[in-house]
Amino acid sequence: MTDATALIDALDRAGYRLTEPRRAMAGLISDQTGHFTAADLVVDARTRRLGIGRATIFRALDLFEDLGVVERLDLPSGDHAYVPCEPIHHHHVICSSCGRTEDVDDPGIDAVTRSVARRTGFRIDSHRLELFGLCPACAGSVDPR
Amino acid sequence: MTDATALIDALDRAGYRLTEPRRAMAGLISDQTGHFTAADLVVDARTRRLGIGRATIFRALDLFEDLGVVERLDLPSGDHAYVPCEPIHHHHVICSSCGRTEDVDDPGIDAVTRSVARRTGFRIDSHRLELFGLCPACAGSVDPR
DNA sequence: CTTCATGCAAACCCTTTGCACGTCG
DNA sequence: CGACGTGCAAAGGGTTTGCATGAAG
Repeated sequence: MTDATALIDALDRAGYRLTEPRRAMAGLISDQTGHFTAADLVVDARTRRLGIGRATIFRALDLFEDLGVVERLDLPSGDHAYVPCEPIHHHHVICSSCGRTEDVDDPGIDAVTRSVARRTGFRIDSHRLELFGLCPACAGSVDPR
Repeated sequence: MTDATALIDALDRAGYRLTEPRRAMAGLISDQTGHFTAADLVVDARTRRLGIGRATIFRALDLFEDLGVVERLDLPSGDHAYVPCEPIHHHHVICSSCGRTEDVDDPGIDAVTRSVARRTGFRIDSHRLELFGLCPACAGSVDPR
């Protein structure tokens, strides 16, 4: 559950047209809890009879991803999922049970990349870190301690 | 360029049959430089007239992945690539230019996951870290300093 | 009005599956 | 010889594209 306004604003600021389908997409995305797939949105759109086609959904997701307000995750299963997020560099903690995600910054990861760079001679330009586990709620119901 | 024997041994140890197609796959994989896709292997197999079908290639990759001697990477492009590697937990440094990869262990990443766990309340079970950049050779030819 | 965005359906991957045949041990 | 593995072709699922129509600025 994020704010649809943030998504719409991002489009606006980047000079894209604020069309009805795009506003609807922003609404759909902001209603998602945790990560979601393109297929989820297709289903939701059709359930709500929004009249949005598959193609538009994929195109809008691409757009939001370019704008950095949505990020694509590669789940261990191989599926592609998306999460709404702030357009700054960060990482995600992903609940394997309910799919909830949380953004985290990375105070220590820079040290890791520097250390790897030193040891391998690579020039590290970017990195991806994804943390999988159970969110407090799911951990509580699974292992009640 | 890794060692085909390591791949074959892994199959053997796990009790899988050492068939001709699987030996050929081991050879194909060990001849790859850097990461490769299933499609790469399909092309190579057909170029060398090995008579190995697509299905077998996907099945063998799955198998090698289960055995931990090959790992699947999700490239920023969204493509799935594979790299041969040691069956222990580690991470990869990936050259964005030539695709060469190197395994690295992660002396500092544990601290990062612990810190994230503490801050978010998540129980972190696993993580994926991928580092992208330029290997020494490619960095040298691009930015000769 | 002109450009940009949409919907639809078809095209296009990549990957998996069903099944009869081959072969490893 | 019996279970396991293979090839083929077809099915499947997710994503992209072409094109005529429609809306945004």
